[in-house]
Parts: sequence; structure tokens; C-alpha cells
Amino acid sequence: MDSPLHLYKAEFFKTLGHSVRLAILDALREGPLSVSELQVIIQTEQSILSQHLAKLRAMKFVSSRREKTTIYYHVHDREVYQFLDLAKNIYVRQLQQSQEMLKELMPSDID
Amino acid sequence: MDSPLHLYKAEFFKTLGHSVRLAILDALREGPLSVSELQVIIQTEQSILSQHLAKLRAMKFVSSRREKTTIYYHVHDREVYQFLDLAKNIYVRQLQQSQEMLKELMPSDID
DNA sequence: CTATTATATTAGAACATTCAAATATATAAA
DNA sequence: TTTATATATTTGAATGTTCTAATATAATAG
Repeated sequence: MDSPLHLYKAEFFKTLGHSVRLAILDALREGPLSVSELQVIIQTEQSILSQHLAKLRAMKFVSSRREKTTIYYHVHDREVYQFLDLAKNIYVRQLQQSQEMLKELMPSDID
Repeated sequence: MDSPLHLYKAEFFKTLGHSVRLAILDALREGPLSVSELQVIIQTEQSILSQHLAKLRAMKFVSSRREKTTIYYHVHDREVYQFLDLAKNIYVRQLQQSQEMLKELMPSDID
């Protein structure tokens, strides 16, 4: 049951399971950005950003190329955006459902 | 940057980031199954299975209904399968790429 | 060479997740 | 009731992840 492939799949999703890493992928939607450009957008410590980039690199979500001292990152396989958008459909529905449950509970009194 | 929605997205992916939970979703592809049926398929401790089912329930990936003493689980939103299949395309390509890199390194000698 | 800029890596503390075992709950049958 | 069966929850130890701070590397300019 816990075949290497199952474990790999789990790693794939774990890699996406962090808000900073999702923010990085979002930021790279329109094209490559350097680490310092990402730093401005994502508003996070240099070393934290680098660590998260390392995880995305390890899982081949992103690749980098150097230009003088600047390193530019880009998304390796643009299909991830289709994938992230499909995910969005699903979790938006999940959230809406929670909302509806809340509304059903709320309207009368708070108890 | 770390808005509640960003954090929710991350939780969504984290929930998928475990081989047992992925195996549960896979097992439920063809329709509902009881916990004991899942236990046979996934070959895991009762309490561990229950704990993972709880996480999938919390994130609304699955719902359950009771029939006498048996509890049947089903996938809440079948679009997750489209989504999981898209994910598969992506990580299979990622794996292939790693394979190619390995082959490029191997053929000559081991050093 | 040395200093500077950009980025990466490492080490350890803080925090979160998972697992295993024990216990709890819910239903039905006897 | 009591017992049996199916599943869920709780607790603490083991393990894994993230963050912070410090240090390392790589390229260039001076």
C-alpha cells in the first residue's frame, strides 16, 4: 500500500501545502521573477524564501537560471496553473458549503 | 500575504499530503465503502484509518452516512478525481524528468 | 585581492503532525 | 439490561516541518 509512488504523490501535495509556496507559484504566473522581486511581493525574510524555493525546486515545480548575480525563477510546467485553478474550484465549493452550514446555524440566536 | 484564504488553500493541499489519505480517496473512486472495507483495502490500523478519515471529513473531501452500525464514506465532490488525475500528469512528468537526469548520469561509469 | 550584492545552506529551537494504545460512543441483538 | 460489533476520540511519545539567526557561496565591481 505504501508504495514509493504513493509516497511520492504525498510529497507532491505536501510541497503545495504551505502558504508561502503557494504564493510563490501565484507570483510566477505571469512569468519569471528574481528572488529579490519575489521577496518584495511575498514580504518575507530572505532565508525563508530561499528555503521554500529550495523545496519547490526539489519537487521540480520551479527552475532557476542565473544572470550575473541575480537568479530568476520560473514555473517548470505551466500545467500546474490549470491544476491550481481546478483546486480552487473545489475548495471554493468546500468553503461555500461551510458558509451555508454557518448560515443555517446563525439566523435565530447565538447558542 | 498570509490571508485566511492563503492559509485555507495550504490546508487543502496539506490534507492531500499523506499516502493513507490519498489511498482512501483512490479506494472511493468507484463508489462508497464502509470503514471496515477500507480497512481491508488500505491495510491499516482501525484507529489510524479513522484519524485520517476525520481529516478528510474536516476538509469536506468525504462525507459519511450511517446504516445500522456500519458507516459508509463517499467522496463529496467528484471533481476531485479530475483534479487528482491532472496532478498525476504533472508528477509523472516530474518523475520522468528525474529519470532522464539519472540516465544521463548513469551510462558511463559510477563516480 | 577585497568589498559588495544576491542568494543558498546549516543548525537548533519552536511548533505541528502522525502513530499506537487505550478508551469512548452508538447501534443492534440477545 | 448486557454484550458484541463498528467506528471515533483522546493522549502522549515519536517524528517531521518551519522558522530564525548565523554562516557560506558565487559573481562582479573596484
